[in-house]
Amino acid sequence: MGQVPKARLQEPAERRPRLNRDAVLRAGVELADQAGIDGFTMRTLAEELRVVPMALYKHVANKQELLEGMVNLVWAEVTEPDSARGWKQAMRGRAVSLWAALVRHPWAVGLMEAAGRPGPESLHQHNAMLGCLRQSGFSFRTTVHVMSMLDAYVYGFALQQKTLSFETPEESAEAAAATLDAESAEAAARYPYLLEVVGELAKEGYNYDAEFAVGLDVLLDGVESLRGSWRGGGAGD
Amino acid sequence: MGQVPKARLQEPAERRPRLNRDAVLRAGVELADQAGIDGFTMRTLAEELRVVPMALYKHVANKQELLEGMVNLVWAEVTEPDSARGWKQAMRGRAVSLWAALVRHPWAVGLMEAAGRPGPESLHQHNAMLGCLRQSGFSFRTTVHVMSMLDAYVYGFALQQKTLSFETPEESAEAAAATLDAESAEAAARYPYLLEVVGELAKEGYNYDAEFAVGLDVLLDGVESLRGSWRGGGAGD
DNA sequence: GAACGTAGGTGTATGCCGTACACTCTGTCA
DNA sequence: TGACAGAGTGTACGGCATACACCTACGTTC
Repeated sequence: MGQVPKARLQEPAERRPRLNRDAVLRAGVELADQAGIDGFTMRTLAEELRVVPMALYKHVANKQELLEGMVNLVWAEVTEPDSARGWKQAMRGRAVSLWAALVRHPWAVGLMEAAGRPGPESLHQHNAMLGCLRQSGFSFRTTVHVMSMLDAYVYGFALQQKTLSFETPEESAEAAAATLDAESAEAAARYPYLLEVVGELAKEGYNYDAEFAVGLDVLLDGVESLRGSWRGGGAGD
Repeated sequence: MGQVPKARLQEPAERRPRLNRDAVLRAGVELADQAGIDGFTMRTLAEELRVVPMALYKHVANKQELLEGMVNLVWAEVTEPDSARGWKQAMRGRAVSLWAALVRHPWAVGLMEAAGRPGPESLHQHNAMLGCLRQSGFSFRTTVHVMSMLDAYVYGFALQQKTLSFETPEESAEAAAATLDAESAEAAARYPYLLEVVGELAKEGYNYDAEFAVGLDVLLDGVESLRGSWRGGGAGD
């Protein structure tokens, strides 16, 4: 038999492969996606991995560090800006990619920019974005403006969407209507414009993709003129 | 002596006025402002009010409902759009007011749009905003676009600011530099553009007010042309 | 001014959370 | 074969939100 332990032959299907840090992080992301951040505890994650809670601490220092590792995985899903297509398309692509990642992992909103040191993927991403803008001729100041406003919009939109998100637009409208109905007829008089929106949205539906794009394009067009004024004004980099 | 109980005369200074829901909510806001959302527990709040934890449950149903009540107080601090000054100034004023409230109460970011039913102040605010835009001639669709993009930007900017916020810009730059220094010389080669920003910001400082205004004005100018195209295009309300 | 009902406040206890510490087990290499 | 290291375990602790039963003080009513 040599070095092969008996157990391996006796119960081959039962054996759970050994954990490692990466497996823990990936399972963490999956659990948080499914159960939400509230349902995500060291205990539930351990159970998912068919392991006792304390086993996780062999691979991560504590829950905070685990979350940071998970956030890093989310950042890794974001594509960096592709300078080859010009700054506008590059910024647009990155914003959409970041937004999509945040929609896939809503629990990460508020954690990505949150406490603790930014992870390596986050640093890499931000460096790439700054580099793309600087090389496209943006002044230092304008580059900071652009990154600030673009990221703010993406985070904020994802934040709104996270809370308003239901499976279908109809469901969303229903929920809103229910809220208003709670105070019933009185509400109709008090919040007429809100009711109009709920009603219209219920009929026409609401498309997050399209809505996100409207604001994003407004910002990008605005950036274009910002850029022009800075270059034209002789205040270039 | 009449109906006055003896105790009142014996220890007049010792007596704590009876709690009520409003006092609990206000104390909650104050505690969350000072201790952050992590330091905010039913126990610490009860201690602050010199009361046993369970006493709070006579005034709020549970912690979730307590937080919703606190968020409602924050919404009440936001000034509604002042239509008299035109839609642009009205929207600008409201955005700044909302942002300021979120900076005063960082814990509220992510809670304002979060789970649970929106509170009465939130409904009132959103109704007022919609009303201002509709009465200014915006089409239904455009009104939704505008509110969506403006709020997203405000929330997102507040979210970023919350995590980057240090007492001084110098401190902020220091912290960022420390992060990069952790991996030291290697980092310099890996994140050159990031280092440039950290360095420049350390010298020139960073003004959140001004930075917020740049993005906000880009959005508002963009809205103006959005509005024009919709009205001009015959697709008005 | 005495009795009483009720709302405000208390004490105790439960179950979940993160995680410290000391252990056992298992696979690897000498 | 024996020893070592690193993976996984068991037990335990303090802090959390909060259920439930209790007590107390106050305004009301006669």
